[in-house]
Amino acid sequence: MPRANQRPRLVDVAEHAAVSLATASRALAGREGVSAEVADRIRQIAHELGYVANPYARTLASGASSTVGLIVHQVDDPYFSEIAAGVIQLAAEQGLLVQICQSGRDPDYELQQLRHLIAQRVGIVLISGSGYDDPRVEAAARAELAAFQDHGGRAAAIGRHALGIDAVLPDNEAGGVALAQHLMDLGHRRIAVAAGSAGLTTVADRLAGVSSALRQRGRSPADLVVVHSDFTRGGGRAATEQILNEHPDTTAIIALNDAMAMGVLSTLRSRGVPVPARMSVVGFDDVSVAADLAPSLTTIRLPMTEMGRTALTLALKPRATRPRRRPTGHLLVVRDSTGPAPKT
Amino acid sequence: MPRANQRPRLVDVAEHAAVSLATASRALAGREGVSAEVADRIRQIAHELGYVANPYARTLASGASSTVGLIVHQVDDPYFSEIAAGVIQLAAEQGLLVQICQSGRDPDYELQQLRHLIAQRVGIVLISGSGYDDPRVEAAARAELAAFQDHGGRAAAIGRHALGIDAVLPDNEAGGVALAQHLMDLGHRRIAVAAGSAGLTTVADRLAGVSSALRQRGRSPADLVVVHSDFTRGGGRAATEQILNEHPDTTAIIALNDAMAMGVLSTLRSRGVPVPARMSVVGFDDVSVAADLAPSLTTIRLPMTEMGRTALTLALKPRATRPRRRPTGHLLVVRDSTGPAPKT
DNA sequence: CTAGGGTACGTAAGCGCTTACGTAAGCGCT
DNA sequence: AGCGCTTACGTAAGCGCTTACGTACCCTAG
Repeated sequence: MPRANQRPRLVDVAEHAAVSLATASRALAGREGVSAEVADRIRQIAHELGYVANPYARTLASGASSTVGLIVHQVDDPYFSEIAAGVIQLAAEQGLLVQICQSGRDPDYELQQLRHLIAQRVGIVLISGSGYDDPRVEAAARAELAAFQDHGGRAAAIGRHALGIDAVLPDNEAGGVALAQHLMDLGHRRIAVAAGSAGLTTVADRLAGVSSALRQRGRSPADLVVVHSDFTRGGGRAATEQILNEHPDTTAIIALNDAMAMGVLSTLRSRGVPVPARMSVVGFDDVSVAADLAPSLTTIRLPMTEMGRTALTLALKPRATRPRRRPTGHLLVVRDSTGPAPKT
Repeated sequence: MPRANQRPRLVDVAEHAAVSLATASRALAGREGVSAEVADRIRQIAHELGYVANPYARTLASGASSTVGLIVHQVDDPYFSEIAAGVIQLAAEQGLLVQICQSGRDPDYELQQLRHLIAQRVGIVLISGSGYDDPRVEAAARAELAAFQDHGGRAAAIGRHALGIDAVLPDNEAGGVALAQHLMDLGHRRIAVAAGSAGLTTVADRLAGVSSALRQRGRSPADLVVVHSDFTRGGGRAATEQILNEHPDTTAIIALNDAMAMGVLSTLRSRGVPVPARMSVVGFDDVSVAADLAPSLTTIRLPMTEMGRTALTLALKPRATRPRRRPTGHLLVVRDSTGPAPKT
């Protein structure tokens, strides 16, 4: 008999069906050892009663949590919110719950969040955002994740490697190459890079691509102006100020993500520098607003939402002997923020 | 003795401290009935062992879940991601976990998500986004939330009323008034509204503000062109096409949120309509990209992140006899997308 | 000196599930 | 008939906590 005004429990279902607790549990879990008719009756009754298993009791008893913890740098950064959207979509389809944490781009805080998530006994950890150059932090995260997986947890990374877990990885270097080639094709010779924090592997990878493209065309990467700031609009603005002041002959700016590119565009506009007439600008990621900026942004498209889904898909599969790596496609999307280098 | 390679349990702490389970539990919960020295020793040992309570066991035993469920329309819509950022921030400070769900702006699916969250025994439900005009759906949600609160759950809404729960509410109508007045002050007489879905209370409220401002100035709201679409960039684009085609004499467009405003600006640009020279555009919300658009967007600022925090704060307080309502400030932010009405 | 009342702690009964193990019935086989 | 095997189910022991209740002790008042 369900208690007055309380959610029904498994015993209530079992009593209604006149079976034992164990049989009810088996039937609802779809495990075998229950005849088809009895199983159907139990499911039917559970449905009528509006029975939904208490996940706390279930997890405590079985030891297998069905919630996924997602770590992002900032939820209100479009790059991450699109990833989160993908994860949440697929999780909803699978009946999983997503717990989300922000690391605020701080490696130590991120580590703390990771530990917290694991201590909260989530079943799956998904970690997004760039890796850090700091070997201490990376090793600690790696160790934490290894222990977590050894206890039966599953983990996957989005856009970061070197964590010893499955990962979905965009080809940041190839993207950098594509951007630099595009600008060189347009005749640009004085190219500056508005880069995120120097300690991020994503920055290093994208930058490496740009440099290698220059080298391929017989140009010295040493000529490249690189200004480090951070992966935000504010960072893009700061970097642009510096580029404009210290390297006034620059004709193209490569922002290493779209957030920075937005800051770059905004500063150029307020400084009265026409884009792309006097300055070409490119970004990276193709967040959904990129197409609606003025001018619309030439950038590298990454399938963020799909990356989120893929990461969860990987984590849902049984662990492989060695970490899997799923590359993601990328695509140069040419829009209105790039044009031929101005004649001087 | 902690089991090899396993997380320590409360018994492990208790054994190390040579006290009973109950005492250890009391000490760590900071409840009384434990002498100061013993409590300190227990806390010390727990810390050394890296003990973190198993939330599943805790919740099962105490019946009080410490996870908060957040329902948004879309996480990758900046309005919602900024709210989510606020909620997640405060939750992290309070040691709470946030489970996030997307309703996809579908009232029925939203209701389903709400039920799911409650069935998952979250302790707090936060529901954001506009209410719906559909009384059936609203009543169902209201009933669900009432039952949830009667069982000890806490709930709060962000930007929607009529749910019988605490709410933080921007003054949508006053915002609409401010926008319309601003445009009339600039001499605009042919104003069109790019509105979200007709079934949303937010749309109705903001629209009511616009109409009432017209009335205050002795103008007939009947003259107002209102095009319904949806609260997305695509919706803004569609609405703009329609306005341009059917009402070519329009000199100002009020988009009822910033996402739509972005679509409006993008369409005007591709149609070659200069903003604000031939058309003024305003939005609503002041999402963080609004300042970086070209032209930068005149809009009503809502403190989304703070709204998220406030909602959680409300939910953390004990339930009041009647639902509380926290108004939020709003502010007309004038930027470059509005200017004097063109002389004809 | 004892009754009464705190204080500090221990004991044990759950919370609502899962699951290892036990058991009874039915089957085919020798 | 007796054996073993499978199938379908029940019994009960936890999972790791919280908390009502019990108990030993000390302090004070009468």
